[in-house]
Amino acid sequence: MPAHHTRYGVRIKTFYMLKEKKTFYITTTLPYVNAKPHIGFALEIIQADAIARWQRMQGKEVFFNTGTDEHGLKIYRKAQEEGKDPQKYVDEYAAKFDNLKKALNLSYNAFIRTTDENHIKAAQEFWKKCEQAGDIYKKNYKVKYCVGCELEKTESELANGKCSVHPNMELETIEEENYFFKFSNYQQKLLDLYEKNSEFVLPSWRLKEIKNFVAGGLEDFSISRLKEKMPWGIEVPGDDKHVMYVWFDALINYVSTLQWPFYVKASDGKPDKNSNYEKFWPGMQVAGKDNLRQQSAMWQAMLMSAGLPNSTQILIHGFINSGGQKMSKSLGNVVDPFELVEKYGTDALRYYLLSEITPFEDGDFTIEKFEKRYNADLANGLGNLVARMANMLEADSIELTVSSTERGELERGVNGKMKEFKFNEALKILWDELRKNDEELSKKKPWKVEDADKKGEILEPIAQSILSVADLLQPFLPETAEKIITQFSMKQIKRGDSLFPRI
RNA sequence: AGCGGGGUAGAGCAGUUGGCAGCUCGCCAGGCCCAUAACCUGGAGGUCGCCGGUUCGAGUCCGGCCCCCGCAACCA
Repeated sequence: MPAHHTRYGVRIKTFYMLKEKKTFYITTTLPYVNAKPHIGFALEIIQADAIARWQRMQGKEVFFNTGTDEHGLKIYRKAQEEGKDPQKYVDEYAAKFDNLKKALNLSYNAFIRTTDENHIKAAQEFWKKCEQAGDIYKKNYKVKYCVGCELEKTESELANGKCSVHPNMELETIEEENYFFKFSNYQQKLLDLYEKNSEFVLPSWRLKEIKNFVAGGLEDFSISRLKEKMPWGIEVPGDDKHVMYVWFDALINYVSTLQWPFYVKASDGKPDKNSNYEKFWPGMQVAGKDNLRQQSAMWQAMLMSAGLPNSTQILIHGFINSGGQKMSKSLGNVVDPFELVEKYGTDALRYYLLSEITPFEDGDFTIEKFEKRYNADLANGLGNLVARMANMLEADSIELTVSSTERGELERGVNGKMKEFKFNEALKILWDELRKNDEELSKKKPWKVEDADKKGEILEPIAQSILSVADLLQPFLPETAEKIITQFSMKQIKRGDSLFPRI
């Protein structure tokens, strides 16, 4: 390659380094408020929280979004069942989800509800942009209808082509006029997007999956419902007979939470560089495997249509099973995150979900496994080591100089894993370090050493190591990390309450 | 049919670019006694789903087969 090309390459690189964003945006999907918070969502939001906290430690200004998805037929029905006004119903549920913030010690700074006034306006504006792009049109939409249930049925609700509740009745097909989104327009553009960004969707096999799906051809999807049948939605601009189908509206939260499209200065009509949208979009999304299509294909096509930049990356996690089986109410194996936190503590749950669950694959949760892990790693491991160290240091009034900046290799290891979102492996590195400290104590037996100075010489590097671990533990177990940091940063380290009592 | 994931010690799982098969729990033996009946050391236990190929060498790459799970479009 000619020399000037190389030089050009270097300049490009420098340019990008200078331009490297100082901000970082991450969002979860919005849980639908037709049920209580589920441990699967706890996994998603804890993963997102660990990433957000880690990014902050890297010096980034982070915008971390979550919220609730509140429109649609199921919620409308649920509210009716409970004899409540839909708005009142969703208000109650939104509060339940926002309670996760405290229960799971989450650091999100935005909680968007799809019934928020700003979101509604944003969704309507987004619709108009897609319409202007020529991607919205009206078409007949066929729905299967079970007279027995007096309800519309989707394919997945059917068994052998019949309603599973009324298998003896024929389903009726009814037709209504809906608005459709020209998903089919975006097949090639989506494939190009995937081609250009080899890590657009992680893990790689999920990217492969979505590529295959898109390459197989896209059908336009319905994005509205007749208001007279289902009024609980955002009104379609310019047509008061329709409301938006919940999916179309819900996805837009990722930008409406950043004040899109109200980021333009009134004075000169130019984008306000200090607006959240300008500062943070595009960003990263975390979603479950059931959301692969919606997030990495449908939403991306919608963004293209409306003329907004695509998301930067989509992380797809798996599901949590319970004893190898899907969690379901009928099996009675649904796990409630609030109960776990109340009984075992926030960091215990965070630790289990981040260390035991392989980030991209399905994981398993049982109380037995959870307690085993808790005792082995938190009580016997971290908790016991901190206690035995603090005890010795206090007993002999040994003063140490420990600093929280000497992390070196350990930090590089953890950061390497975090760049790949391998939370479990990052934690493994930290626990290997803790184990080394236990080994070291067994080998050097400081409790047998009489001389206080010599004892201090043995204990200081171990205390330093614990402090380093605690430092790096902040994104994962923020409360515990903080306790240890406070305890081990004192000149005279003192015994504290046990961090994780044995079960 | 197709697409995707998985099949590694009793259980649950790791195994980047091919190089003596690892981790946690459990089990057995020993040590220690500072600590949360904790911690440390050693040990038993595996034909890495099956067959074939490439290679000096394959859990790892290639081909074929078997079994389990998920998806299969409007399901938050």
